[in-house]
Amino acid sequence: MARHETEMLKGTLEGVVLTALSTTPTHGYEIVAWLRERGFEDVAEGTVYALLVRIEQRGLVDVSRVPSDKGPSRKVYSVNDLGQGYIDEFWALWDTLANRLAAINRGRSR
Amino acid sequence: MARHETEMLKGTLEGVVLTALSTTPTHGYEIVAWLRERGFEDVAEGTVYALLVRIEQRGLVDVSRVPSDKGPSRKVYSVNDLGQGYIDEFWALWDTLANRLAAINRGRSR
DNA sequence: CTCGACTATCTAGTATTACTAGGTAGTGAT
DNA sequence: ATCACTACCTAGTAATACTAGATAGTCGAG
Repeated sequence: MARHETEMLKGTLEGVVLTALSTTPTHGYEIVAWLRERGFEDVAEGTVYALLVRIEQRGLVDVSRVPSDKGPSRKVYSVNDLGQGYIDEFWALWDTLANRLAAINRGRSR
Repeated sequence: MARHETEMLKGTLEGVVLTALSTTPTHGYEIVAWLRERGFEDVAEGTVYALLVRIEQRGLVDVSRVPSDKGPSRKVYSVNDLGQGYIDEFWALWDTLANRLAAINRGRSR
């Protein structure tokens, strides 16, 4: 991935993944597929798994093991109340940042 | 600053500062003030100076020393062709990311 | 039966960027 | 002389995404 894109992604991927999980609790492998469908084609698998460990350790999600008939057992994540609070905060922050950037973009010389 | 905000800022601050410099070449101290006026109240001075060193080393800006009548001499940065290319790329990337996020935000359960 | 493809998770080490928490210096007013 | 403001710079830390793998289960092709 382009270096810029990778840096720009920092701090947003967590909010995006939590938002996905809040709609439909699911597991890492599925999340990677979900991300790829939404334009995040180059997000590394390792990044997602590390992120899931992080949000679990922070207590933003609940976890359960679910057997799969196609491979190793799945670790299904669902967002709890703390996680939902984080999601709301995330989108408020994103909104603020996006508005600031939009204002600067409008003002730039082209 | 909130940890989230700090992470979300990564990768965008460079584009924002370069965009500012492309409109009006200026020096670090002024850029900090310019950022504060546009909502980036908590960006640390040290962050901006480090960023300026970085973009200079990458050859995105040209630099000249200008004496000040109020303090030490100023280091004035202006964006060159390479830097302008970076800016265009930056805003294209930002646009893509913002659109992806907007789509996800529209779809989330509230 | 073995090999590859797909499903599924995890880890160690690296790069980048913003932060904290200072230091250094010039100018002018009290 | 000390303080405020202007102006620049640095060393060390934290957070997050990356590369580049390892590990394992299931199933179909050969």
